[in-house]
Amino acid sequence: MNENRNGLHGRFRSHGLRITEPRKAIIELLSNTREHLSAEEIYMEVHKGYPGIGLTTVYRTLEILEEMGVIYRFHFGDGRSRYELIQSQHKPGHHHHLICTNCKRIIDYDDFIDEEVELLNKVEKNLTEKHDFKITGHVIQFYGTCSECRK
Amino acid sequence: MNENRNGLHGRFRSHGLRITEPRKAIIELLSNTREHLSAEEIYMEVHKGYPGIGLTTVYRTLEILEEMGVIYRFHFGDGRSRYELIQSQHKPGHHHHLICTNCKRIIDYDDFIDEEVELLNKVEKNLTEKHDFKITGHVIQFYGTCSECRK
DNA sequence: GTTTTTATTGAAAATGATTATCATTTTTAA
DNA sequence: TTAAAAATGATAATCATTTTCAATAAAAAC
Repeated sequence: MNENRNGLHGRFRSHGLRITEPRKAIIELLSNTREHLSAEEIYMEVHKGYPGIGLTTVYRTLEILEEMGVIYRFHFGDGRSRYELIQSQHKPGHHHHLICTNCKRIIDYDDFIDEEVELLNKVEKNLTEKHDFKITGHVIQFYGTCSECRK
Repeated sequence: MNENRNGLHGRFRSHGLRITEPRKAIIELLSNTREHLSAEEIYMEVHKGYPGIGLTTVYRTLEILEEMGVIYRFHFGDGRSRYELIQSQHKPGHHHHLICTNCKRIIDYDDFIDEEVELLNKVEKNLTEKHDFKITGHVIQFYGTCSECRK
């Protein structure tokens, strides 16, 4: 259907993994949401269309997908991991969030200023050199209170 | 002794809280380390000089200190919260880290480029307006592999 | 200073997310 | 179609964190 899924089939194969119903269902769900779902939420949702699935399988699948670089795993501080599909393999993109410390709402923030992206690259290069550290990804999170919670 | 502790006494009072031995010990420890300790690690350490202390008290104290804005709580993805004293109340500073995804080492990174700080402010202002979100803090984390782990 | 009130403590139990175990089932390859 | 490999899901185990609660310590009131 979409770029992601086609590519995935091959990715799974090359890892000696099979692409199965539960796995498809989980990837499908993640493809169609903009939310940052937790394992339990994914389980609940996938369960609707695939009642046989177990929570264990969800956890296992998410672990695999993370290792394969298909999804990102975030820690927002609410005690559970949350997952997000990486939109494009070639350009993993930026994962920046506004997190309301009151209602825990997470707002995706994609509207970068050009110089922001530019600077980020510069900083990465700088850090790589100074600390002899090979950077593979980054997370930027802003904390505060959303408009709802300030009323 | 230092600015922190003096200010703290008053801070506690104004919250209707008492400054006790266990609390002093925990703050003392956090003042004297540059590491990002977990609750358990803090417990272990404080326990040496104050064997009576319980893990519960450590958790409770950390919660209080976080609410008071004395410490930051981070989630690096190793399954436990980690804590860092905020150096100056007036200038909470930046909390940027390099995290080795292999050995979980955390490298503090304070050597900002000027424009970095500047841009950060700009971005914050931008986001505040666009998303009607009151920003109170931010976290920037770079993931990758440290020199040790790349050998 | 003694009493009274209020906050703090620590042990033990409870919780909640995640992981490990293992026998069963499904899929692929021979 | 059979043997080998991978995947599944139920259950139990683990690990960090919270809750409960009776005992203790500190501050305020007298």
